[in-house]
Amino acid sequence: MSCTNETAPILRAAGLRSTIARNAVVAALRHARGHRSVDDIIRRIEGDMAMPGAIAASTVYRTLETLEGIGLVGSVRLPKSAVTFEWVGGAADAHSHLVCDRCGGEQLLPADVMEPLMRDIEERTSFRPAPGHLAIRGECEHCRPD
Amino acid sequence: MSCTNETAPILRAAGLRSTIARNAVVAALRHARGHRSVDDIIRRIEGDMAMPGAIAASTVYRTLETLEGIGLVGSVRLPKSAVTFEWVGGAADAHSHLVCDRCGGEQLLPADVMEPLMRDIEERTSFRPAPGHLAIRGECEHCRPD
DNA sequence: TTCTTTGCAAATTGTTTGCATGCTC
DNA sequence: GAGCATGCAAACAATTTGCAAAGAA
Repeated sequence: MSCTNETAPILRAAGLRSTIARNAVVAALRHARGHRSVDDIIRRIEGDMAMPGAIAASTVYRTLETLEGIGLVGSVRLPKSAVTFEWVGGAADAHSHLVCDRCGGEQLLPADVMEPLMRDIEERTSFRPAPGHLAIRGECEHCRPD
Repeated sequence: MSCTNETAPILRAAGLRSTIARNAVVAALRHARGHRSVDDIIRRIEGDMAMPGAIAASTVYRTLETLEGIGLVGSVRLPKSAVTFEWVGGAADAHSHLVCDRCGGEQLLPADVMEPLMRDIEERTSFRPAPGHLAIRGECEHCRPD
């Protein structure tokens, strides 16, 4: 965990205590592109700190749950795999994911494509969709039958 | 499992053997509104047959996996819960779900609301979204902060 | 000092797998 | 009769939880 000076303010701003473990988790997620499993996060932290057993899995789960509750991270569960988490921060760069059922590949879907749908849903049903990080399953360009 | 005469043809048409277990699973799903966990399915089958231990969990998992592969059922994994399955049959009544992050409640979203988005995605990214059974998370009418 | 968070280990829960037996075609 | 499907129990894997010790405010 190199840049505590970068992550600590984020935690404090969210009203959370700034601890080594939390800073490490935030750093690991912020530097990631796309989704990370708890295992990925642990490995990354252990690598950064060059110290096996640097953080307990339960701590990572608890931290992520807390962060998700605040809206700083989002989670997605794909079939046949563990939950994965992603940093969504201020949701300024909210986006969704297109996940291929065949190859498992993942591509980003910019928020503005979803925008109209979200608004539509909220108007018609009073349900407020969470911004960002929705996973849409289907078949990617390379795997589709045609 | 009351109506084997209704489910058996479905299985046969799909090229599968018509067994008691499979008929029971298909029946349980077809009569359900919304998603069902494996546990739900088992309980329902046991209730219908008034016979505890009527079907093994592993059989249900295997059957659902088979059916999903053929496209007859769809699955969704939400955080904090087991996989859930839903009958999508011919996809004629495709639809998505709105799942509340707070109370866990689920409501249907008619296909025509999603329609434009799906088309939009396919046009802009060459990714073909699977019809139906998409779960959108957010906050329902009763749980939203306002 | 006081209240929170962490680590550890044990307990759950959800899902998969191996194999002998039973059932469908 | 041949081969796939099922049940059962054991193996796995992913999370969760309880509790005492360590850390942050």
